[in-house]
Amino acid sequence: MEQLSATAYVILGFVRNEPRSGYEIKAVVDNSTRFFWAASYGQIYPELKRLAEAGLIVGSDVPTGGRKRTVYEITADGEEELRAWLRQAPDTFEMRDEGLLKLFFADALPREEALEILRSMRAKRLAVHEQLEAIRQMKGEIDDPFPMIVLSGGLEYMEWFADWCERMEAKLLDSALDERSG
Amino acid sequence: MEQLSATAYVILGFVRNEPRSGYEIKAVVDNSTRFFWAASYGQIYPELKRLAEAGLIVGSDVPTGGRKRTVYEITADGEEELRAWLRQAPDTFEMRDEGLLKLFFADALPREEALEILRSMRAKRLAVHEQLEAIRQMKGEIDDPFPMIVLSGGLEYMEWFADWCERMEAKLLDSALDERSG
DNA sequence: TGACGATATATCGGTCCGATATATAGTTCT
DNA sequence: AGAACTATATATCGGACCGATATATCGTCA
Repeated sequence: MEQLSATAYVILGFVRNEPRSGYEIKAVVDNSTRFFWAASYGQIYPELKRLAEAGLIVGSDVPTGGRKRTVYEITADGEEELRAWLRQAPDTFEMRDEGLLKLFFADALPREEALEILRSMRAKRLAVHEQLEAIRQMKGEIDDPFPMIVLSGGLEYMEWFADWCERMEAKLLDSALDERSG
Repeated sequence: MEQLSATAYVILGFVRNEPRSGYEIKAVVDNSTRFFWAASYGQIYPELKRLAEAGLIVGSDVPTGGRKRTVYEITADGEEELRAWLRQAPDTFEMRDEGLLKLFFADALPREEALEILRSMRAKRLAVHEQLEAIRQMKGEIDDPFPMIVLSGGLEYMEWFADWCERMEAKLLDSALDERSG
């Protein structure tokens, strides 16, 4: 069996403790791992078929009235595959931050407009912080501590980033004053 | 003119002050914005042609001996397009972190192996920190302060993240002890 | 009854990455 | 001098991934 895609492991992880449909997997991803690992329908549905064919999950038809519905459960092979992946040192670690990119090129703008980039970035981080806080409120007490650890990491990350934006804005204001008076 | 791709603005930003070839653009991206915005040859070369056709950059053939070489410069239209983009509030802000994903599902592993994920993540952050530090050493004093601000943000981010990994490892160790003694 | 939103699956266009192919130029080792 | 290797330079392909859209059924609420 060749290498599975990253999305495959997201699916394995989310069907491990309870059977879920593709739609439910997408929903739970959007409410938990989305901030550091997203997944779209365009990946999920084909991947479910591949995983079922490989015997790592099994699907059962559970229609709701006249609406088709297939929920998937993990198999013993799937559990083993998931654990083997978890044991390998994590590799992918990427960011894609348009704000930092604009800040990088901000010398092309008048200084006051460059500061505006930092203010936008800070506002965005605070908005994400609120979203994460809302998710934290929703979650009750669970025995698995890891999702909550990751979530609180996201919250702390947004706090750090918002604070950094604030400090950099102040720093640029200071250096602008220095130039005029010095 | 329809919307330009994000890569288009990376190119505009990097040919703004000095003419560069596609190869040079790739190299300078890899040594500066790669950590929050990457670009590959598969994007750069087609995008250079589109931008030249749209009149936002101009290419000139500057062969090195018998080796073909085209360097591009920004036009007045290109400068205007770049500034207009810089003035819009940044949108894209994504992460893709396999370590956090594995940590999220780490309940599927024995506790000791789960801690190993945090140790790997911390080691990776420290390694990136060293890379960024090396880049900082290379850069001399320049009058444009923004690339250095972004770079120092990256350094601080790696420090925060490595520290967080360390704290979470300690926290998990503590709670494991509590369970055994409590 | 009709409008609306949630559930459920499928697919398409486009962006982007990583790898590879080709060719030339310069450097280093023997 | 020749071989091997690395750097410069451009082009392209497969695959992963996202966002949007299409289709259809269900429940709810006015």
